[in-house]
Amino acid sequence: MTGLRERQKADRTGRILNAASRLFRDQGYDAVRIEDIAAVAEVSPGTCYNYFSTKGDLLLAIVSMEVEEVVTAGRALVTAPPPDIAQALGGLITLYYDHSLHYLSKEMWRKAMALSIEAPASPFSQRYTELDALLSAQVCDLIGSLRARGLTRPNLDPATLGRIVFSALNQMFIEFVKDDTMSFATLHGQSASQSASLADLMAKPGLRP
Amino acid sequence: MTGLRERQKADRTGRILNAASRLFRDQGYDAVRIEDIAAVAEVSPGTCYNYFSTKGDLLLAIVSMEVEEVVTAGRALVTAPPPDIAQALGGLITLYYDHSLHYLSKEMWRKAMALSIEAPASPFSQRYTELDALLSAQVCDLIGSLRARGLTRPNLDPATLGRIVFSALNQMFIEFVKDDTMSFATLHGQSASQSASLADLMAKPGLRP
DNA sequence: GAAAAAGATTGAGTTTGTTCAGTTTTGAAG
DNA sequence: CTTCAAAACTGAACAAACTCAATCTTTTTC
Repeated sequence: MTGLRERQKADRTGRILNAASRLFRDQGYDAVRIEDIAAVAEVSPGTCYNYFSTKGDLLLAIVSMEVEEVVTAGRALVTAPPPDIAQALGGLITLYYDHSLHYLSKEMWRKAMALSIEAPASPFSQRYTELDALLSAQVCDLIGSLRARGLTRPNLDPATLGRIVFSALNQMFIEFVKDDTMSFATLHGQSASQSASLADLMAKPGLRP
Repeated sequence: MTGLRERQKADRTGRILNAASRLFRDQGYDAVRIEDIAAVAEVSPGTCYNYFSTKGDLLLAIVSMEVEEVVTAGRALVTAPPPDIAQALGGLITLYYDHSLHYLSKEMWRKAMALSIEAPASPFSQRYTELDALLSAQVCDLIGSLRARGLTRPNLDPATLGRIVFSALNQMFIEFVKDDTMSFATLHGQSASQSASLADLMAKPGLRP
């Protein structure tokens, strides 16, 4: 069964993740020192580095857990999409956005996105990139599903269009987290406008005047 | 006229930028210490901070100069676009991509993009974001120009579509710089595929079977 | 032209992420 | 139960970005 060593390992990992998660949210990523996390987790600074390669990788581990939840939530919507293209896209995008700031601050997102670009080879950076790919694939699936139901032009390529839609929603989210004064409402509004334009282009000719 | 103080200031700024630019490219951003840059620029480390708020901001100043050139080069193409949508988009995107790695390494791009997300308030980060907006506006202008010539559906919104196209090409470029093994050819291929799809959707109905 | 004010430069000092040699803990073997 | 090897923890030491009080240089004033 699970030996003591394994259990301690899991326990310590959990303590470090919890401590970091709370401290990052409360005090901000930069204000939190590894020493602080170690103290709350009742562990030495060195031990943090046995579990996470860098401070940034620890943040990416936390963010990745959140994104995993979003991926799970998205699956339900993709398997049973609304019959309108704009609604289907809008629904999925809204789901993504709404989940995003439930546990993570804008600052944490900024750092996480920055790290995934800056240090793409670190373990949890790779995980984060994988999850991004899953989200993108979900959008592709949704468009594929809509096409299969005859709701779109028959000759569009779901894989390519899905990536384009994902790029657009991702870029918008980046702009959202970059600007601390930008509201959720603004994000939704801009996104809805883009979704509408794309939905219009993808729509089966003849269904619209 | 220009006093001594002003001339010295300009001279020092130039020396620091040149030193940093060469060192970053030759040894990589992380391997270069502020002390090294200061030594080459014949200045003290503290002085570097009188001109640039952080090491990252210094990098963003260098990258911004490059992006400015790209914006300038793009203007010519937008004012006289090819008569085919896919060609017009492809041409502009190719121009952007080809310029990008002329003076800057992938590592420098990774760092610069990361910094523009992570520290959006720093002086040259704002400049970089402005330049990004200019590039995006250029794509909008191109689509507007194509629409004005009757090459697209008359009812599409150039501003929205332009942003979508820019998001897509930007996202692709991010993936390109994140992966050191990815070739220029792959980047071009993927981009061409997306351009073709979008051009197809934007095309005037009836011009294609 | 001298003196004072304003502006820049300097480099030693501080801070904090990260490393690693030494120690402790765990699990297996006799 | 004792012994041993492997794994994990520890915290003092290191490195490098950044700060700031003291110093020097340029400009202005009289």
